[in-house]
Amino acid sequence: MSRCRQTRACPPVSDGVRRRAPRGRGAELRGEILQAAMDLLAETGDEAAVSVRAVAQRVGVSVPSIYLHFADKQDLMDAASGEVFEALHRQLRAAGEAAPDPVSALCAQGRAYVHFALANPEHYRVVMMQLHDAAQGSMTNVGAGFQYLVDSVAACIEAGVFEGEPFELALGLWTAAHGVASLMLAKPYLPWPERDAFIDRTIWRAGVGLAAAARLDRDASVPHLVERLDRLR
Amino acid sequence: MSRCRQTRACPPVSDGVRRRAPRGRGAELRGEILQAAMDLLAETGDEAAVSVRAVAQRVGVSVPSIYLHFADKQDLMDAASGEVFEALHRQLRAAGEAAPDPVSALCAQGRAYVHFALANPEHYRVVMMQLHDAAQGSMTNVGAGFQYLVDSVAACIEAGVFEGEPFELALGLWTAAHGVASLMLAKPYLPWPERDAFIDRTIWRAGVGLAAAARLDRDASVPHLVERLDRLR
DNA sequence: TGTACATCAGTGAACGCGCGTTCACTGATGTAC
DNA sequence: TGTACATCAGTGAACGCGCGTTCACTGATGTAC
Repeated sequence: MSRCRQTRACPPVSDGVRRRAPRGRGAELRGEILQAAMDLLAETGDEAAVSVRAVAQRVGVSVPSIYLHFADKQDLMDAASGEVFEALHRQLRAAGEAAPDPVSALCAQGRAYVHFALANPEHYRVVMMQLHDAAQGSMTNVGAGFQYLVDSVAACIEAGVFEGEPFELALGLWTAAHGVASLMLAKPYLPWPERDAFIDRTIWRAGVGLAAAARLDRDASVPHLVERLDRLR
Repeated sequence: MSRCRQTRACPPVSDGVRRRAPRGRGAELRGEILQAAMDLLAETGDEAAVSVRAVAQRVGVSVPSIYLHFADKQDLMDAASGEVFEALHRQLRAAGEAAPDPVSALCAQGRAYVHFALANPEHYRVVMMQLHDAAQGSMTNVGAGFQYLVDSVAACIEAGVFEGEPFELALGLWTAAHGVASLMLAKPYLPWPERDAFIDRTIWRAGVGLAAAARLDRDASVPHLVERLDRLR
């Protein structure tokens, strides 16, 4: 007698028949569900493909079981977002801590950010390219990783490279990294220059822009501006 | 006898009863359908709200009528995207042509781009923040407006401000403007600085970054880098 | 040691919904004879 | 001038689908007595 009497496809149970969790270990399924949602997102590259049914089928569990561990679908997606933010944060830290000086650290973070986005397009899309009104939770998520960026910017101010408010400068760098990442994701068919070099250039230019703009008179005429810029050589 | 016998809500006919188009003018409905789709997008701020049913109801026409003018829903959405690209292109031209010099023209375009995005969030989202595999049509759309940007960049090279490949530089500026626009749209609850000033600063920094990075030695040590940058004052 | 029972982990089947799309049809109008 | 007919613009009703969610249930297992 099969345990699967559904009309539609039988859930593909990865390693034999799924065992019911022992008494106090029901919460372990939560982790499996979350992982399945993340995997579906990554594999299909399409948020719409992550339905409660698809997640349940991938875990090898019935649909209502999802609701034993998540209040509703949004709750599951929010948890997935949290995972993505954490993974991104880890990558930024790893990149920043390996660098020899504050400027390199900032550039390394920028590159790591964009590479994370391109390596996990649908994960990135869900957390960064969609409107989130769940302001509270989302800001907390952003907070941890963003604070690390703000600290790195502060180190560059300390080193005399940047001038101004660390928070505002960090926001500027974030928009730059997000810009190249999200446009590459949204328009992959554009004739982009060689990927890694372009990302590297873009991050470098953003940093230089922040540093140089603070030292330049905006009201200068174009010839005057060129004269100033040429002093950099 | 009412012409509306549906169980659900009667289509709200804006100006009295909708008249059937006279003989050779059936194509006029196409424009109305397109406009309704654009309006729904703008008003609901949610692409999911733009269903074939909702569009038909807003125009005051039956659902199958949509299919007399568009092959399927995607065809309708593609046409809407085309409209958005055209509107954006017009704004960029208007901003660029009013400026007194090439640098101002570029900054004005950048600001106009971001302001367009913030003023038409859902229109912008549909054309710029979603994956488009309809590569051919989409590239043609992008082409017209982007070429104008490339020309403006070329004018700045002519003036001695930028150095390098106009296309690559324009792409860099686009990612910068897109970055600030799309991140503001995706994360409106972040403690953004005063809006217009921040946009203006971001665009200026991106341009300065492009100009300055071409003149700077990337391999310089941090103190050396600071010494160079300080020459700008 | 045995047993009644509460708890826990999970299930099967159904709910109503809105979606894109299609089919056979209606009725007005211009045109050929 | 009259009339049959082709064409055009548009409709009503239904199709099957997948979705999120809920309800009443099952059956294993630890625990109190």
